[in-house]
Amino acid sequence: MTKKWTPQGLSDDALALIAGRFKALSEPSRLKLIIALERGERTVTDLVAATGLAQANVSRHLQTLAEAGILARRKEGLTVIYAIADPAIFDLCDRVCGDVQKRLRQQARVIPGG
Amino acid sequence: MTKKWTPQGLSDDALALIAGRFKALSEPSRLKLIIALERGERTVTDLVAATGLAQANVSRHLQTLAEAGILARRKEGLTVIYAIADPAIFDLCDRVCGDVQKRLRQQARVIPGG
DNA sequence: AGCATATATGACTATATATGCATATAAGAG
DNA sequence: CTCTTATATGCATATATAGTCATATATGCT
Repeated sequence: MTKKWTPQGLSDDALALIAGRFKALSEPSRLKLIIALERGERTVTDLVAATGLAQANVSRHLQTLAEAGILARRKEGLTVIYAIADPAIFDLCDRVCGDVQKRLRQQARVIPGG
Repeated sequence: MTKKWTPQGLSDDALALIAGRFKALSEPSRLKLIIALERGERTVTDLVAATGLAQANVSRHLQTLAEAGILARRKEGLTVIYAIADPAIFDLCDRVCGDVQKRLRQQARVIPGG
């Protein structure tokens, strides 16, 4: 055991994992992909069309999200089908979305002529 | 109006804001700072001691978190006091923390000799 | 085998950002 | 004004990562 604990009981490794999870959600392109998967599983080609991103780029982002445990990957013949691995991710996004809207309203109050 | 909408109704600007929020939480050092603030407001010096990070580094991370709306900043004489602006951030972290633990258990099953 | 389609990957560029060091700014004490 | 303390910031560097282009890999078809 080489674990080092913070005063609050989270090891550096655990913190890195949590941070990594957040990092996977920290790119607009990846959020687009997640949103495109909200109504069900999709092939890579579907996702390229849905997001307007380049195929290579989509492939990499999907890999990132799958490695983070956010997406599941299934191969069917020629195509690869991705799906949300844990729908709880949408609770996260909704929550952050609510916070962001709150913030936008505050800014609208500060800069009313926007 | 220059807004462009994704199929699901989130503008690129909105996506960027949500991604930015996640990005603020995507660094272990910043998570450490947030955790150190869980029991109440702290000065920068407190946070340097609590985290073991360099003072300049702490100062920058606090600025990042404050700009993201996660922390609040208050000046009192010589010292600057930071505090959690929205405690809902802990729900987020707890949720992700739970997901990570789930994942760790899965990995432990796959690599039992770890 | 040869050809077409779907996805992934290597190489590269551009950009972002975490960190450290030194120093600037701000505020109080003497 | 000088000195000290607390915090922020300019500069340099190292690393990470998003994006593009070309190509590799995998599968299916004829």
